[in-house]
Amino acid sequence: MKMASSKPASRKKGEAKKVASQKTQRAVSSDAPSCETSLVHLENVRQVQPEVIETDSAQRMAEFFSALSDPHRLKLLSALAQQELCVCDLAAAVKMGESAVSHQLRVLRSQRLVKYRRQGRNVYYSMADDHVATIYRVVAAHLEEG
Amino acid sequence: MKMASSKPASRKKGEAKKVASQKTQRAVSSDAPSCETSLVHLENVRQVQPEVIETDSAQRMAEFFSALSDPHRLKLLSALAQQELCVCDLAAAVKMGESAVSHQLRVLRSQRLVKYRRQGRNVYYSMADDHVATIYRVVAAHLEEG
DNA sequence: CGCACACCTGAACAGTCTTTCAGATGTAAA
DNA sequence: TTTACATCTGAAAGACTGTTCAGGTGTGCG
Repeated sequence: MKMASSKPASRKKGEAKKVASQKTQRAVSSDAPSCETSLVHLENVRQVQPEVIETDSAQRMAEFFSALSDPHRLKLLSALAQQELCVCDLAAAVKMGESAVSHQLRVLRSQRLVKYRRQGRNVYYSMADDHVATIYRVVAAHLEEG
Repeated sequence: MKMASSKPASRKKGEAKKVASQKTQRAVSSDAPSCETSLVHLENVRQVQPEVIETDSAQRMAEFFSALSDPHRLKLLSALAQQELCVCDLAAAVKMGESAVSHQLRVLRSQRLVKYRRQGRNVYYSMADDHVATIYRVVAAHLEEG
């Protein structure tokens, strides 16, 4: 085989994973060959394209799932599902460094998965709402039926 | 100054994001200082620790969410939620290269989010089950109430 | 058979994520 | 105020992700 070494490509990303920007959600108006030569099923493409979720929505949703896509963060959440805990208790419970926990909690906070309150020198975190619990159940069910 | 100075840690990753391996889920038996000096709330830690999800489960679930953590894959899924489509139609519908689509479909397949069948030269993909739809709804609801 | 086409796969690059280290901020107690 | 402590934040290193390019596999047609 050979190497690729050609185009720059230069993708762009943001909070989690940004898509191109414009033009990604343009309708298939004039152009729209399925594959360069055979225009496989143009009708299908035309039908489905307007139903494809908006780039913005896709982006926001991807960021949300991204927050759940790390085992450590899931452990943190499962701990918080039980009870309110401060950072250093959390660190001990999931066996991570406190700094790492702090960074990860920021990610969870950014998606409003956890809330927190300060009491004295400690900051107590807890689960923000029960959407997470619901999602957890559905996903667990999905993974069960291997 | 000073800081946490826990341990080397040496993380390991795989399919999506692997956690250490063993030792991450060990109970807080003999050791277990919350923070080196003050053992903040040892009781809480002891209480919560057994409820923290297993490393394996966390890992599998993280991989699942990982598959949903990309805007392009979410777009592909939203297209497939409408109807069965072949790879090159999908590529046209979401405006991606066919190779990229193929790579992404593999990710979705690995989490059994889509299924496929071959017909002649084409391969038709469709949504595997409706857990995805459920999850989508819950997440959408969560994002709505910003 | 041999070509064309749809799709898949591997390697490489560039961008992103997660951890750690070091230091900064905020709060409480001496 | 000064000191100690809990937590946060920024930078850097290393691993991972997603795209593209080039080529490989499988299927149908001439």
